[in-house]
Amino acid sequence: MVKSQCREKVGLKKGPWTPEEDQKLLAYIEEHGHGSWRALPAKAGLQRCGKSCRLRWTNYLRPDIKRGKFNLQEEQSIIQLHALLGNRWSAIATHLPKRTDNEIKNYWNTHLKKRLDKMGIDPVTHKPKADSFGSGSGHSKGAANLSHMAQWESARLEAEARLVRESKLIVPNPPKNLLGSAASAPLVSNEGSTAAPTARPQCLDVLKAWQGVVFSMFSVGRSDSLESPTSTLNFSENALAIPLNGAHKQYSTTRIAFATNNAACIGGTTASEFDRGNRLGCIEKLEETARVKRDLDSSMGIHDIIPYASDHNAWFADSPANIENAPGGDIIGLSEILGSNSQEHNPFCSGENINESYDGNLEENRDYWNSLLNLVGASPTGSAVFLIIYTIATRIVPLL
DNA sequence: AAAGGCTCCAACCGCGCATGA
DNA sequence: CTCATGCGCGGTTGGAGCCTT
Repeated sequence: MVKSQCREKVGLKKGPWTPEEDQKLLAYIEEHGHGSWRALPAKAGLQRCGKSCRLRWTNYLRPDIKRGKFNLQEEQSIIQLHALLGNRWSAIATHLPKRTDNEIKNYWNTHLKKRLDKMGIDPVTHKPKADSFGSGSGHSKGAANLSHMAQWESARLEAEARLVRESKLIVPNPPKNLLGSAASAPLVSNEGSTAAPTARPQCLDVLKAWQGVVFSMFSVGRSDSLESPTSTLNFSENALAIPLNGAHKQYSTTRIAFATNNAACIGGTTASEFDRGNRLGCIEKLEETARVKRDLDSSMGIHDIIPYASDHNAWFADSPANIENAPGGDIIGLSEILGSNSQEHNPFCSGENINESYDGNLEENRDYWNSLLNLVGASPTGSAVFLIIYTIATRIVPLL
């Protein structure tokens, strides 16, 4: 085993950094980039090991770091991403602009984990501790498949993230609003330099993971459905055969078609395609996707299908009655499927009331899952896609 | 006011992976 | 193929500050 760098030399300083040390490190990196971390301390005149310098830079000094309290949306993102990715903090951090993996990890351990625990939800599995919510063989099977595919997608996500890091690719002026947030997580240049934030390619996002899960759930029962973590775009006819409430089938089918269209880029563009210089093509696909989405929005009213899809906070802010009464609000029996969206016990919407009111019943668990659903609403396209994924995964598939 | 407990988070440690000689 | 090296990741720790008794 390789010795820890910091243990090789005695006499190197440890512990908290002083402002003088910070200044030295900052000044050196701004002028020269970090280059080899191992060689940096000597060049910068620091009595620290390279590893310590790297940590200080990446977790504290980097200019593109946002510090301070996590907002509601960030909290929800962390929970959702943790449910999908587990303790892969670096992967989670790539989806939270300007937050470091260390900061997210700390926040999870000190706040969110405890909060979920108090809700009666296992912070590791993200399932209710008593598992009453997921009882029943059908649902368990669907959940197992979802979990299985999440693992595959997770692995793929990680590999693609690595590829992207290595490719150092930069997409100049990424098209805005295609996937919700053009100013997504920056990549810190491996070159060190001044580490100006660069745009992360939008095609490699957690949405792709959702898309992967969509595919997996639509392919439940197919022997080939779990073969490859890179499986994409093989939408089966099953996707359109899922029983939907008659009159609304057209809308829902169209919505799924949109998801498929979205997948054409999000899921269908692999990291290797990026590496083959297909980035512009990907952007074109995204633009096309955005155009199709706009068309759909204007012609059929996307928000009729997925109420408040573009305003994820409004999802919970509104009353169940309003959702029921919203035009098309009963599309695919959404309100029936999800149950009432009671806000009063929702810990994510009601601030700190979790400590006051939680008694471990199903209501809170449902709200928790609704919160997870809601989270993806941070991305207007992702919300709708995920909503359908989740609805099918948890409510429809078990009935098949 | 003081002591003890608790919370939070920056920093450290150990491990595994990638890469190059 | 093997080994040394560098780096990144996730888990853990230490201590400062806050809270409670």
